[in-house]
Amino acid sequence: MTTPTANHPQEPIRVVIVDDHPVVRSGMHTLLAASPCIEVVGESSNGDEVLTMVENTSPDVVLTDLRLGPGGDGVDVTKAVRGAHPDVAVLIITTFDHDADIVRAVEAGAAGYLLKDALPDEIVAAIRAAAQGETVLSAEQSQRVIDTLRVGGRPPSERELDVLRLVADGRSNDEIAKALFISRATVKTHLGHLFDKLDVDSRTGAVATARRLGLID
Amino acid sequence: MTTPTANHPQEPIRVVIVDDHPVVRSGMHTLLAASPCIEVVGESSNGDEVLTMVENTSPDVVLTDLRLGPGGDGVDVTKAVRGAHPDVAVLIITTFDHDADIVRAVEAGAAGYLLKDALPDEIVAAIRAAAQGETVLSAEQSQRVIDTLRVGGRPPSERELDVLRLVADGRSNDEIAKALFISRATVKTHLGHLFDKLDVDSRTGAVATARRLGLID
DNA sequence: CCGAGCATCAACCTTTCGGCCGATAGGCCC
DNA sequence: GGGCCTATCGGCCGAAAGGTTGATGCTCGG
Repeated sequence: MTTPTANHPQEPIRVVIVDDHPVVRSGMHTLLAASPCIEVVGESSNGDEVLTMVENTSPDVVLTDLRLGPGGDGVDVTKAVRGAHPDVAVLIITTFDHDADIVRAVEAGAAGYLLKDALPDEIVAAIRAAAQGETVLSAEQSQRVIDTLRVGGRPPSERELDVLRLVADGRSNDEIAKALFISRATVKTHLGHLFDKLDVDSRTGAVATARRLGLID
Repeated sequence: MTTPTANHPQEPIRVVIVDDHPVVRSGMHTLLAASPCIEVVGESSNGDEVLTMVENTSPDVVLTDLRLGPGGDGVDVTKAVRGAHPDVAVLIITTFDHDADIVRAVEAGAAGYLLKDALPDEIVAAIRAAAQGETVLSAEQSQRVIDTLRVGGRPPSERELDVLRLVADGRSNDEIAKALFISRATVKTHLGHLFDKLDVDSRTGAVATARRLGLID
């Protein structure tokens, strides 16, 4: 439903592409170039130069990978762009639909996100929707966001995640205690709280659930 | 062994691209088209039609994603192509360098593999090397293959992996026993053998190591 | 100021896990 | 046939993990 009440072929949607993979950048560029209603006005391989590029090219939509190399991810790009230019829509591209950062990106003002294996038509449709200020989230994707937000009601604390990451690495409580300079008792307390928040009852279960929600890895 | 004693710019390397992501396919095509020494003679979104395409287009190199959609992965493509046309080199593209299937692909006759975030020059260089019958494995990549082969000396049995997958899912030994219709004791035996093979001493450690080696997930 | 949440620790108890000792049975290879 | 590996099972035991209760000090917001 692109509500084509006012088509402006003479005013294509201006798009900036941000992705650290040359292959993806090139492919996205080629695919979008095939759409007359879209004009790619910039490409960036990292998040640092995006703001400058936005100011130089005045895009309608910034299409950014969620995972970039060093120097910021898609969430940072979203915050920076939306903070300085609230009229520019940000669309997230990601390889996985199980990534907790997607929630952070949406909270930071992203219009939605796309999977990298999306069909060209879907990508174009999403860009058009985003350019019109609409939000783009598929049913399955929305469900995941809701799932994560459910846990978001009781998000594990940073310290608890420290413990969880070491658990996921296969360390014992004793090793974790030494690594974090705390006592075994504290490790157990953190783990107990994690079990409550993640609704599990074992360390392996906590790792599995946290990984599913994208809290670790 | 195409004995490249003579360079033939008038005979570009014929390449077939196999990837289930339209974006990647398009990007790879565009990048390779920029190289005069390479000609893309075919594109496929899945592994099923590759053999027909190879027979129709007679490529020198098949560039295939490791993970394709339903209907076979890069390993299957490698086996099929190398089995029917041993003179056609197969190059694997993958997103992650920690994927046990890479080893299987190399064993199946792949000339090597590339990461999706490789630079265009690296990709072209790898294709040229593969077309000349060379093997393409970076130092880091080779190390991983060796690491995995080290475990390959004592590969976990299929049944042990069944147990391991459930452990990674957070199940207890009791739950695993019920799920696999075996007794707790057997689950413990399998796990003990896994600990030996993976050189760990806990279930979480086994999951961490197996994940690192690409044995699960 | 006081409650809520967090991080830290301790003692106690139950359950699970992991290590070690066995055993039986089937398949495969030399 | 005799190893070798795998899959299956049992019991025993110490160690680790998990559950419960309770405590202290900190920060933050109403």
